[in-house]
Amino acid sequence: MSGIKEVAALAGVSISTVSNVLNGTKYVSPELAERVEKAVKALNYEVNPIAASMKSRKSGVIGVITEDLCGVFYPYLVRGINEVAEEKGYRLMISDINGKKEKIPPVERELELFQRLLASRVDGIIFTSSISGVENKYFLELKRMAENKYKKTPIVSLERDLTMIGIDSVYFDGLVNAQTAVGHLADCGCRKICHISGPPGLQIAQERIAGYRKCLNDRGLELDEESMIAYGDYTHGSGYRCMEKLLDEVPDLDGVFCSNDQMAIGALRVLKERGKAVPEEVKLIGYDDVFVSSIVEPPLSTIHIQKNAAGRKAAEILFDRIGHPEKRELAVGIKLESRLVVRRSTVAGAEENWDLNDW
Amino acid sequence: MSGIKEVAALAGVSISTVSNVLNGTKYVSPELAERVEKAVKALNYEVNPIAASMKSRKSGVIGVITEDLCGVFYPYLVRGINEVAEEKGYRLMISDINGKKEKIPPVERELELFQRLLASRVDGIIFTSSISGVENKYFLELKRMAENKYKKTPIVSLERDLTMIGIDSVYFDGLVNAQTAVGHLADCGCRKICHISGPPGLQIAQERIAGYRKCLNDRGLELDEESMIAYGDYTHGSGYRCMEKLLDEVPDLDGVFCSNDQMAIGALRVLKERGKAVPEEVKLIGYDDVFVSSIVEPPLSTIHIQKNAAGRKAAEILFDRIGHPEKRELAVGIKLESRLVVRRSTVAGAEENWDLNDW
DNA sequence: AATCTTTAGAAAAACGTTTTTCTATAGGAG
DNA sequence: CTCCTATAGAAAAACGTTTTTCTAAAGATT
Repeated sequence: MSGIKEVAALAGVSISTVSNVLNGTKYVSPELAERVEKAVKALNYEVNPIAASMKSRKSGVIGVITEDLCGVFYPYLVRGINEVAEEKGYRLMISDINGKKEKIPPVERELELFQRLLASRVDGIIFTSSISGVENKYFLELKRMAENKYKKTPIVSLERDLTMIGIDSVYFDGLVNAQTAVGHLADCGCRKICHISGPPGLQIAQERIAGYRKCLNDRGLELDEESMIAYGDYTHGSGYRCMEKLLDEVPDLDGVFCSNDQMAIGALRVLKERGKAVPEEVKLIGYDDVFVSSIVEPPLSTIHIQKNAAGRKAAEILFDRIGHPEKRELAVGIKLESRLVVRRSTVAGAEENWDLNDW
Repeated sequence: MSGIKEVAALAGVSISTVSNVLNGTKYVSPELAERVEKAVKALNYEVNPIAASMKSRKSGVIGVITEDLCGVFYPYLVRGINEVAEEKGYRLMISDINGKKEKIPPVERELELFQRLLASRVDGIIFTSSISGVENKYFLELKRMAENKYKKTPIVSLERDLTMIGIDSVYFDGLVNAQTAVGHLADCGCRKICHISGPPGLQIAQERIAGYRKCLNDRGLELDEESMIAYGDYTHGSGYRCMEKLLDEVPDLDGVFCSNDQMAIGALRVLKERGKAVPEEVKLIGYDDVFVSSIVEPPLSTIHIQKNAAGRKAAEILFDRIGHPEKRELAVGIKLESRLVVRRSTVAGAEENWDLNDW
């Protein structure tokens, strides 16, 4: 392994000149530059990124905190981030909140991962998690740490809008999307529409509840908050349990809007077990459009979320901040468009739209 | 941010003593050690891992190359790796072969990722991929690079047995497992059992074909290599296409063994579309036991693979190598046990065994 | 008692870069 | 023609640790 010294010696220049040529830091005359290039080729030289990080204080790594690396949603966000990172020559350090054997309170776990990433001197962090029951205070603390510990590290929130406390965010319009979903059920003739929600302490769950409420209200449909809304935790199993509860308490329900597809698939199982025909007796719609939704029976109507685009956008914002630490004025917030996907869980004859090459 | 110098000054010792206390490198008297500990606490000192890597040549990061981070199989291996890595205080740098927008030949891509990880000075690499059509020569080249470029970096192969060329490997017994699966179909009364295989150039696909052949042979069942084996690429869509082909060419088939669950689910769809009752007319069994298999209709019989354990084991072997670079004698090979999971795609009344809390 | 060995800890070197500072030389102004 | 300024490139410092080398005192050996 030859280092920059050997290159400098072979090219007959100083090591600072080699560094300047390689990084384009300073003007170097064409003749010298060419000699350097040649020496680099001849010796097969590659900079040692660790040594380079030392003085420059840039690690070339960005950190990602994700809720569940084995899930069907978050990995697609991570892939979007990864695409942009690779384009920019950055590497990713991915941390999985659910990736530890012992189960730890998610907030504690996320904080630990966040600190570990900062300690690793990543150049930026994108975090995306559905931890519930946390306050702005908590995120302000994350922001404070990122800004003061070690170095000024830009951060971007994915899926949760935190622009109001000055954190760049990429998110979706849960209020509108929920109205679209519930509106679709109503359009299909549903008159008693229940909701399987996420944890009530979670921003994305709240938005979707609000959209559900608003839509029922706008259309003059019945809503009993106590019996018609069940609270799950976005897992398949919780969707199952919520659906059982709803069927018990609201036997005449004819439509269910689920706060995500996983819970909808759990709910679907209960409906089948209890002999409720979907969509004839009960219509079901989810949220996220994960790939499983198109292969269950019947395929699930849902709201398509731009997962890849969201990851990419978050990464682009982050790199913009990394490149220009000076213009740190206002937090930017990007709200991505979503769209309704109609399948057989709401419309009996709906055409199949799964993609043979998608999975 | 205070550094080791400040700590040394406050404790009234040399910086080497601080380093020795922190890393346990040398004996330091209890009195000095305590003074150091106190100073560390007082200044809230944390080592800068980048600076530490510089001289020690250990980055505290291990690299992982995975086939598909958005899939239903590989992330579970990665999670196992991550668990052990966290226990050992290491961080993970995950590279996704399918994680780039432009589609690149997988071998080329894997090689690029491998080199990038080495260049990042990771302390070890675990690679797990189902790239087909590569020779031992290719893996020997990976091994050579890992040993000679930059520093001696241990590597572990996951899912593919490469012990014969001196690479530590954790894998499964495809031959035995395929026999188990096909044997189960035969036990259920199938007499014309077809196989949907992975790419013929891939070790894991070959093993499973061999097990399929052997089982049919042992039981005196018919086998026409031309018509009864179809080759997919482990995706859902390819399973769909293979099943179409098999039904066209072998209309009287009564059992299908698929080389993985994803293809089996694609196959299941064709069977449904063509009105073949599963399991009454055709029995179907997959391989891997991914979570989707338990929620499709009917739930899929399959071979349960210890994904988490495999990841953990691979990581343990890697850390063993990292800790003891001297004893580098023979490559170790760990073959993990698997087991049959019977569901309704082969046995009409099989009990449901999905786990409400699993997904 | 003199010499050798061990060892706790300090001092200094090293890791491989980037960045800052310094030094000539050339070009322009007075 | 002298002085000043700009600048290409060299030299040196810096980044924050770990590791190696050195030192002095204590203990063991003859």
